[in-house]
Amino acid sequence: MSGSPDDLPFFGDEEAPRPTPREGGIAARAMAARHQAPQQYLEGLNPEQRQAVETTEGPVLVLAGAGTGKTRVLTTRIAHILATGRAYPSQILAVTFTNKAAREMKARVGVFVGEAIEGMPWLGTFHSIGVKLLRRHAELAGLKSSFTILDTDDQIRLLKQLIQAQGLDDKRWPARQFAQMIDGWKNKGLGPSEIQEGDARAFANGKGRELYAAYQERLKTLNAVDFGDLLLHPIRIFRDHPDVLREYYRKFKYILVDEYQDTNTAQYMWLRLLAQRSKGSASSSREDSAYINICCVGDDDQSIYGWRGAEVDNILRFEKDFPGATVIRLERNYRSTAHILGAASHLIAHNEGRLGKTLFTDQPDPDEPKVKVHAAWDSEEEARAVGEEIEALQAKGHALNDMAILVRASFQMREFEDRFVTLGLNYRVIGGPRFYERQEIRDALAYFRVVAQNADDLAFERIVNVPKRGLGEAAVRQIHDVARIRGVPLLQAARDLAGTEEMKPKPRASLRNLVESFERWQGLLDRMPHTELAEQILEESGYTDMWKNDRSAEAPGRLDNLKELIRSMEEYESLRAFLEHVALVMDTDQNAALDAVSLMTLHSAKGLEFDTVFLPGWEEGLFPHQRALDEGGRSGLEEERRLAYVGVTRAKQNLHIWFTSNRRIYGLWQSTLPSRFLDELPEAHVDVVEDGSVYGGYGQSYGGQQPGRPNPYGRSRFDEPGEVFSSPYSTPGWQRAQRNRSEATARNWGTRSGHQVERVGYGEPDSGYGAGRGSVKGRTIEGEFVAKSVSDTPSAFKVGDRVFHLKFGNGNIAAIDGNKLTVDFDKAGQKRVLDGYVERV
DNA sequence: AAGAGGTCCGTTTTT
DNA sequence: CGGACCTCTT
Repeated sequence: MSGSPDDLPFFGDEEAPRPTPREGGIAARAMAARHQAPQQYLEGLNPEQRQAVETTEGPVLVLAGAGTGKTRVLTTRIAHILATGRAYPSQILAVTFTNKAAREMKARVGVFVGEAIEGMPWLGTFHSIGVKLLRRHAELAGLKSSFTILDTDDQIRLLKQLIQAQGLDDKRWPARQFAQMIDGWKNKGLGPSEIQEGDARAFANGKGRELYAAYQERLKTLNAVDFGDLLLHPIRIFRDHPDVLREYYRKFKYILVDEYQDTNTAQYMWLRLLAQRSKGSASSSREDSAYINICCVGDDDQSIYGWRGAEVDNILRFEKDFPGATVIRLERNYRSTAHILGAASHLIAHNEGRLGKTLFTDQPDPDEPKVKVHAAWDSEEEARAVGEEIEALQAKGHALNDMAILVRASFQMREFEDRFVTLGLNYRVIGGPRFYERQEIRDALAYFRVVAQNADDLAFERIVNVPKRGLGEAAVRQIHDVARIRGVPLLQAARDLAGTEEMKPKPRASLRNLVESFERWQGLLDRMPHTELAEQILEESGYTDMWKNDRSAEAPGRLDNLKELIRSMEEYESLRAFLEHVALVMDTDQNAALDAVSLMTLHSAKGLEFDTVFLPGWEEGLFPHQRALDEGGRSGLEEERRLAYVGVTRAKQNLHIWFTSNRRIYGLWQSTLPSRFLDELPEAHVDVVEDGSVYGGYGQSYGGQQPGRPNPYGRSRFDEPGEVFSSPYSTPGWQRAQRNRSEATARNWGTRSGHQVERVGYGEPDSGYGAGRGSVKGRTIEGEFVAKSVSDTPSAFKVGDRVFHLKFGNGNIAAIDGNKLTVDFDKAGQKRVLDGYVERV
């Protein structure tokens, strides 16, 4: 085979087909279990699930709708393959996207097969399997198998250096942006020489390709890879070394892929290489079949990651890619009520280009509540009303753990958090900044990385002057120069430099001290428990002291995190093992013991379920998001709709959808229109709720009316009731939404922009909400329109003008700032609004 | 080497 | 508006 440096027994001892499995091995136990209780694991599966489990041969696509038992099918299928002796655990390749999914699958396969999961060495994420492959064959990619894995942060710092080294202005050409471009290319499986000419020119005056190549070159020198490389390198290796690929043909008898709709082009290529037998290169035993036994499980209706490279097309194309494939639809839903399923199906049916599934349930219960659509005045009221509903449910004995609020954008969370803090309601935020991304954790890890792998220049650079030890910019540059000239890692260069007169005495002493420390720690690496060593490193480097001496509010928390870091290292065998884990696994488990409402984005909700789900913010511009519309056009809208579908199908019993009439965006109040998705819900399954007694509704007074809750709402915005609408569908906002659907209203665009021509012209995303609606090229059109309208109306308003606002009523202009007006409304108080939303009276 | 002040920007997120 | 990031200052 490949002749990798660490020639580990590549194919396990159960590799070669043998008449009987090793005694006591997993397969043996599984087979024994099968004899005792014949195919017990198949019981309880419905016919489609069972077919998906038992159709082991040839390509299979399982279209698994939300809540149809997808994971169960996957794990049972593995169990079935093992139990029937079709393959040994090491001959099954099972890939997932997230570590969480991989963990869950391991756990559930373990139930069937016994504890010894190490028998499934090829069950993991695309990336973790990529690492495994690459460590074996590193030299074929010009790397050593000890390569380090860079995270996004390292990647950006590296790119920034390269951009500057090219003499480019790194403000004009941000490294972050270039990192995204590189990610995009790598998602498509493209190396520097393969990218499109246009793409190559799009960055840094045509230097895109050159920079990309320089970056790859630099990574090679650093013996490092980024996440994209974990897929790309194996693809290259498979392509360029048919002998290596052949080993894997022989090895993997069954391939299983989870969440196939989320695969990007590179992942597709990777799978394809492993799954498709080119003529003549296949192993003799299966030469006649064109494809290996590949089973992809996914749901085209839940493809919500197009923006980060996922190709829904992969799943849509499956039958063409794998002729003769068996396609199995799982449509029997075990999660949600008939009303929720009805709503979800009707909504998603508005998408074109889907494979088509309709979820159904066997057990409709006449008492089930319909999906509820609520209207709120603004986001504050929305949060307040949702909070009350949650408290009411809690009072009825529902656990907070069974409830979730799913938002489109994370800024929406704030209002809910504020509200829950006031109410004293437990909540947990899922997603957001993660443990391993915190500054102190990354600093500590950088120390460990240098100790474990002293050529890790990026890590060295990160902490060379943290804590401050007088090694500023000048010193670092000096080290860099030496390293470059002599072609050695920074640590080595530092060691050399510390022994010369080239540096001023003070930094020199400091540098020598640091270098000696690293040498000392390296010497201890194999001599003491790694957790102790880690502690010692943080102590002796002065890192812990740095935070102890920091009197800022967050310092104690950071020290706690460092302790937590050390604690979490205990589970690993060695420092190296721990670092490998951290590089790939960025998530940490939440405190499951606490009973709390979950708060997260719709994206992070995929795969979860809750009895009660709240979906706030169903307004045009927010959901569907304006940017998805502007940049993604029709397919952008469809992805938003799939996101809505994902949200709806998270609910088991109760689903509450909310929209507000006003939302504050970038500090400005803006009128909002109900989301078009609301119109796409079937009336038969939806109740439009008028909870006027709970919240103000449209123009209703709500000052201190709530029993047992003394003035919880602050000021009353209205002194007298205004018009009360019978349902949100008859509100002005709703009606306006209907109008807007068919016609692009020039009124909105034309009058709201005032004096902001240059901002709009420069592409300022002021077009965000309300503008450009219904137009794929909103921004451009708006820009043209604005340019005209401004010359026509040099100044539309002046301070003191009496104006009318569709939502806030009458008021007087108190101040003008460009197109932003501060208006004292008679009833609604002082608000800042865009001039396009008011008219003079 | 911290802090004031200025500028820019503003979905979604894994590995 | 508010956060992140950067620069220039003391």
